[in-house]
Amino acid sequence: MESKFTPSLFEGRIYEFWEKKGLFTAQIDKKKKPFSIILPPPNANGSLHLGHAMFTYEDILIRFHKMMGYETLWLLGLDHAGFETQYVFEKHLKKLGKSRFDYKREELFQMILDYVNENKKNIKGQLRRLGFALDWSREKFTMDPAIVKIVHGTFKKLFEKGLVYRANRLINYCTYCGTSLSDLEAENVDREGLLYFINFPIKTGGTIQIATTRPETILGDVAVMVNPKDKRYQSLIGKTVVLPVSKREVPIIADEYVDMKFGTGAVKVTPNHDFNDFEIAKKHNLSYPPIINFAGRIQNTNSPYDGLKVTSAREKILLDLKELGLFVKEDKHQMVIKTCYKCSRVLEPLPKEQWFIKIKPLADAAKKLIKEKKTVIFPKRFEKQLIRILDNFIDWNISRQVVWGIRIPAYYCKNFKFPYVPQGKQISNFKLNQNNGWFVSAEKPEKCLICGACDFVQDEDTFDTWFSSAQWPFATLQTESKEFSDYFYPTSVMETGHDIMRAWVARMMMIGDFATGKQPFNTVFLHGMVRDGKGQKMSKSKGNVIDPILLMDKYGTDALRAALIFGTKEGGDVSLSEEKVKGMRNFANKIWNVGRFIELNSSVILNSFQDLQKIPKQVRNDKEAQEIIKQLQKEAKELKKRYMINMKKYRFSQALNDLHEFIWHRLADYYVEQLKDELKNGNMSALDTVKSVYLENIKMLHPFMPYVTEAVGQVFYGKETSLLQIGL
RNA sequence: GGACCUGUAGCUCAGUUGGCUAGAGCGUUUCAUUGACAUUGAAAAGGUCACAGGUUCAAGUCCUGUCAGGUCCACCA
Repeated sequence: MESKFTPSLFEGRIYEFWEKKGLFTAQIDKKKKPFSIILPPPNANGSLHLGHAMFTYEDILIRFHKMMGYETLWLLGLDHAGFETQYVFEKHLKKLGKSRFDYKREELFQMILDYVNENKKNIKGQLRRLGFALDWSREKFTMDPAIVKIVHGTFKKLFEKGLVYRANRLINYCTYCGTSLSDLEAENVDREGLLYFINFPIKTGGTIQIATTRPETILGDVAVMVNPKDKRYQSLIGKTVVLPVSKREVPIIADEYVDMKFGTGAVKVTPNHDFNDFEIAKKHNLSYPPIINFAGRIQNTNSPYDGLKVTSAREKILLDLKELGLFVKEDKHQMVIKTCYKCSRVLEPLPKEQWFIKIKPLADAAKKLIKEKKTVIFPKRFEKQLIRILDNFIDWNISRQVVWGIRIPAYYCKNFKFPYVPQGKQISNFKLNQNNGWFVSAEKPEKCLICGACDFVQDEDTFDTWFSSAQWPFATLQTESKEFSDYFYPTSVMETGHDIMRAWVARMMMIGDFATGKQPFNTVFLHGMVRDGKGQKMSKSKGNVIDPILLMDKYGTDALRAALIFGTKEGGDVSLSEEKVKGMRNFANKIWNVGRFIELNSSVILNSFQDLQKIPKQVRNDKEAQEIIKQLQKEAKELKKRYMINMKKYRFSQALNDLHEFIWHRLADYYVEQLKDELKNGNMSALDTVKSVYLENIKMLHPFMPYVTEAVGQVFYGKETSLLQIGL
């Protein structure tokens, strides 16, 4: 054994050794209890970051359970990450002086697919680098035909149960990225904006002053609204206002919704470009066509404003209002703006027909899983949060106008006219009138399922990526044999960051329960975020992002893994500094050297057996030494007991801290030092005890630091043996 | 505005049903060391556990309030 542990000399070889022995490949073994984890699928477009390194928790769980005699499956897959990937790819196109509009749908799709396939190799290599015990024989991808088929099937089932509907609603639309976003993808940004005060002329004389942040939407107004209790305006209710600039006449209406204290207490109503106004207008039966299109330009106004971008239309309108003498003033105003989480541009609320999932019944079922303890949440404090999330979930817009995704298997009948009287058998299942001529079919149908004759058209849109992600636990397993799927589903643990509880965990529970009638996982274990050495959030703009690959190159995988776990609270954030990783590298070396010391002394003894005359005498085979040996055995036994409790209660950090403390400061610094003379002089009982305690320790440590423990394990157990086989 | 979390050594953090002189890693100081390891060892300094009350034989730990920081959600034109 070398005097130092050099990770690079072992890591590649050992990982290959594990793979070759098939230690990561799951089998159906009815004699064993199953233990399964589905890896949260990394985006196929990127490379590894520290968030992925946190999946070390899953590796710990897998290795621990394998060593405890479970049949384990850690299933990996990659996510096509629809909108995100297309965004990244479009940036790449831009560098080449191209845009998505230069290609046909199929071409663009193929180009992105090639790009993604290249990236997949990269990220897979990095997952191996982390030492993860993933079952490489069952790799999945969200765009695999078998997965797509299941995703389509789920959509069809939701449609047939009336849990998916098509509706014309306001959606958050990014006019730059060209797609709608769900409420979860819209980022709220605090900004100082301007609140404009404008006089609206009343037809019968006089004016009413309103306040607005978006004067350009005057072009699409349908009313001016006041609070019915507002004494200032009561006499004006029912009168007619002549909209400035557009000259259209609209009524003054009353609704409790208006806050008398804000602005002037009078507000204009623009149904198609504001979420609240949309609801109000519907309530009051007022409508007007949208005056902003999906390119973010003014339309339908028959005015010189048509074709202008929203921002320039606003400038022009303000100038015109000033000229008309209707502009009063502008005040600074702190406001919240919804922006695109990818490109950071302001989102435009626009009306669009989209597919929505009715969440309420699904959320109730998911809540039931928690209440009935079919799914247990660790750490416990996140349970409350998850229930709150489920309570407040609004209907989910799953349509995306991006090419890179799973195409929605919905078709429109060209002959459909409302109301529709179904004729023939095959259509009786569809609630045709509610769905305005749309039907859903998992496979592309031969002929129209509604009229049986027409040249139906397929929806151009693709699913929100999270719609397929929400199905990941059962969709991945269902592409395997039924026996295999039944053996490992429901999965044992879902381990992921608490930041995606809403976007992912909640949705998996809802859709998983709906599709399979069972919880997708028995336990949820949530980890925190990785912060920098000062506890600051890592971000590109701050320049404090740490690359896990560099850390592994420098200090080894074990050091990085241990640094992420050591000294943290479960579910809490972890502050990671290079010094901490270095400290754990030193720990790996300490482990190695304790082994080296034992090995050196064992061979001294073995050699001396060959010449019986030279067997070293015991220097201190007295009560004192025996006492120390006994004490060591006792302490080691207590450690193992605490370890088992901690591991079963998901207190991994505590387990690692205990092992660190024991191996370094008790075993190495104290016991080995106390027994040094005995060990060097052939006291077999001292050597046996130290050796067995040490081997027990490296087995316990193996889930955390697999490489150094396996490297040293092979010195004692032989080159063909893995600690994973020896077990705990 | 609502919910949740955090405030313990110079820094980053543990402290598991309340219980011996409050701990770790890194950093600092002193000393040691040519045979497991300098990626080392021995020792030391350093904390009114944010603040104020309360419960208790006993509070870093439980309760109330205050202050400070953070996260998520909602949101008024």
